[in-house]
Amino acid sequence: MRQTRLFSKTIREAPKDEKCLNAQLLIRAGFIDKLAAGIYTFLPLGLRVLKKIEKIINEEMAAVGGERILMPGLIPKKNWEQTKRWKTFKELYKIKGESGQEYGLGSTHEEVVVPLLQKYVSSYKDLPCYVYQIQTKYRDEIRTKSGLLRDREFGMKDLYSFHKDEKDLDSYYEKIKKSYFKILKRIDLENKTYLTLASGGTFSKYSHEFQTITPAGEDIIYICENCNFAINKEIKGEYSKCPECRGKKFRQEKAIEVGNIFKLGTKYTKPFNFEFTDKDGSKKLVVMGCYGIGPARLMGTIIEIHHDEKGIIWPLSVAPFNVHLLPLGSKEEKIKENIRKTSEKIYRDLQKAKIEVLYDDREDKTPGEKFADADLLGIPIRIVVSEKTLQKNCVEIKKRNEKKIKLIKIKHLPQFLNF
RNA sequence: CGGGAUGUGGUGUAAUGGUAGCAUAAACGCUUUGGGAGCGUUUAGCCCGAGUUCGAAUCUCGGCAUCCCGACCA
Repeated sequence: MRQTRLFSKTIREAPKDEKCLNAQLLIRAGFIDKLAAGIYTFLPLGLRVLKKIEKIINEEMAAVGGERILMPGLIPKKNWEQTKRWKTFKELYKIKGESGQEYGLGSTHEEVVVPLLQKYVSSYKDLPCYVYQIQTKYRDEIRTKSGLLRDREFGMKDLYSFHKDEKDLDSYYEKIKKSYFKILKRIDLENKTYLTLASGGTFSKYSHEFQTITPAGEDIIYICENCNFAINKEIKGEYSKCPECRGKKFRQEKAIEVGNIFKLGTKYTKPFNFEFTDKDGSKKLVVMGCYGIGPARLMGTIIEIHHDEKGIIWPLSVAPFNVHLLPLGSKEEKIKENIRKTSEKIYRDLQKAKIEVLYDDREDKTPGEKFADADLLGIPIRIVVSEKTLQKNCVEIKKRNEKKIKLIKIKHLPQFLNF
């Protein structure tokens, strides 16, 4: 993409009402825009990152048999009443249509997915089944905070699994733990993320959270020094020893909950009387699990972990572009033209090779400004074409996460970038 | 929801009762071109409402908005 075609622009200073790092960098770099507290627009660059995270999640969901659907955001009152959550779910946005119908804006989708699957699942032969969606959620948070970390409107991947018994649920639950760590590994958050025992809220007795260590986190977790299993502060009082290894030494960390998984059992299948016929002809309630992970929250968390004083440092897997191509100007028109021509050719060749490249074709910007913007945007590989490099038939290559600068012959560029 | 703070050009800031200023961004021109360039010209602002006052960005009241701490967090 040509940078001159990008309507978003970088700004030098973050708006004063953004105090947290992920929002400051994302807004300065032109990835997101704030509409209201906890409500953001994803601009072209930000949307590219978000979609890459979603793609990784989709691939990992496919690997655990997830079938993708898309449920509505408008959920009729009667569905919420069936589970008694119309009155008890504080964060539910309630809206009323012109003719008096009432809806809750989707904040979680048990009330939709249970009656949905009930229509199709009637026998043990239909189980297990796993359906998920990536969809916008609405929650009337009393207090939003921390940029993309806690919002009123946010994207979420929610997976729901349906089983014939607890044992089958248990084994799938373990599978999802591994799946989530694969996702986290692919977006470079694995090293900082701990499986954490937490309260089950109103869902179940306990749940497991995926907590990423960062000072921006809202939660306090206690990590077992022996086995790295963690316990959320909200239930730490119940444990003097690690439930996994009986270890007694813990260290305390601030962390952000990037994912949460629950064994729901029959909590939501019961109110809908969602039963199946077992092998022996008896009717049994379907057993259920739910598993959430938030793409936008992951995006914010990635920045909290991967940045320096100059800007964002995107992992390659989620970067909006792989390569940032920077031609510099020259006082000599002939040299300038040569730089331009060479850059255009590199741009075309990279595109042909399916390498995503952001081409800084702005001619009214000084080198300093281009470098500063490149550092802020955080694209993994920077290629500079200038008078200096062309004298040696070279371009300069620098990785965002490294200091060293390499000169590469232009003709060797393809093999250097592996295409 | 309790407590605290703040609202001034697109963004960041100054003016504390008396002509709204600076930086940056943007536009034009000339110069410049390896780490946010220089000069000149131009455009652009006091959150909303009421009150006090000769006079309000400034003081008072109300509203709205945003941030921070806490509580909450399916």
